[in-house]
Amino acid sequence: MAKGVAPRECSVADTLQVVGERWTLLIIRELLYGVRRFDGIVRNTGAARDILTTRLRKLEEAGIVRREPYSEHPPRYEYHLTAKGRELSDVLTVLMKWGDRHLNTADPPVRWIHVCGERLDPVVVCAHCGRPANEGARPIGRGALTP
Amino acid sequence: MAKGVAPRECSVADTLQVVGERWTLLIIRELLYGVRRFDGIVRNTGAARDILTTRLRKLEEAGIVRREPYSEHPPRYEYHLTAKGRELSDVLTVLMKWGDRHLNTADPPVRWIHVCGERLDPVVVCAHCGRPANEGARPIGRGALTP
DNA sequence: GCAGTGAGTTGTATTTTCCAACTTACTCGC
DNA sequence: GCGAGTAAGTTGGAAAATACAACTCACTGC
Repeated sequence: MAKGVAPRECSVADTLQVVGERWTLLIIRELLYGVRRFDGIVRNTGAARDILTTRLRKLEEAGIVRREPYSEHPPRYEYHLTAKGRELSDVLTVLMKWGDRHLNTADPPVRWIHVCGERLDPVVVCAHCGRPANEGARPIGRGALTP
Repeated sequence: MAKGVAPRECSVADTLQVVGERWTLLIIRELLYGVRRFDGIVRNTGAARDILTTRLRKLEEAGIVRREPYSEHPPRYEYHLTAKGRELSDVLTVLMKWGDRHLNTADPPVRWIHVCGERLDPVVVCAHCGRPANEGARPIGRGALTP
């Protein structure tokens, strides 16, 4: 990174700096599922307890997770997502779709039933025209250069 | 992982197994931007050259990247995304949106102009009803249990 | 009391990652 | 034709992150 040019400026890279470490997105998955306690997250993710501790502290620092005491004396906390954290649900949704399509073709481990009653088929579209987001979009701005 | 219960079965976890390592999604970002060569990817991501080599080999093995020779003798290759790899663009799009909203509020490094002419505002919706995907969806299936 | 639960903490072994330097095989300018 | 530059790696050693199991502390329930 030192000599010559800097890497591309990019919100993807910045986001991954916050949630891109191993286990982090799985922790957020558990919180979205409603699992609130340490041992539950350990069980469902398979992460080591020490790693989980450091990840949860970092997520709290980043404003993605909030810690709420449910017992003093043995000081114990429940973990909740903040609004900022809940907005990561779209990331998880899209990752799940890709995995369902390309890795678990036969039978997906989880299906989601949408509020409309149908099985959820998530698509990323442009809020203005409703067409797929990846349909002929072009990047502009200082991070868009490709030398 | 050994004693007691297994972690949650989940396509998110499976996807991250393939593209969740550090640098991997940034490599895919570069390929989506049209950068095809090793040194370009090194420059734009900031990844170490040895790491990049192993990541590209793994991605090739996973069927996400295809390697095409453009010179023999010094054997040199260009890297392309397969259809499977291009489908990860939605993942990047959604990660970018979160970063734009929560980390680069002032001025996003890249804006995308959609084919409709407007600035792209990507939203994840249900393909059936068009409403936001995260609106009251409920999980079912063997990976949906929350003990 | 005594087993069990819950949330960590600690110590050590193993894996990854980082970084800089080196290599090979050209191509280009003069 | 000769040195500089480009391109895509490979190598070796240091530094950091991860994994794993065992241990602690403060209860709770029987």
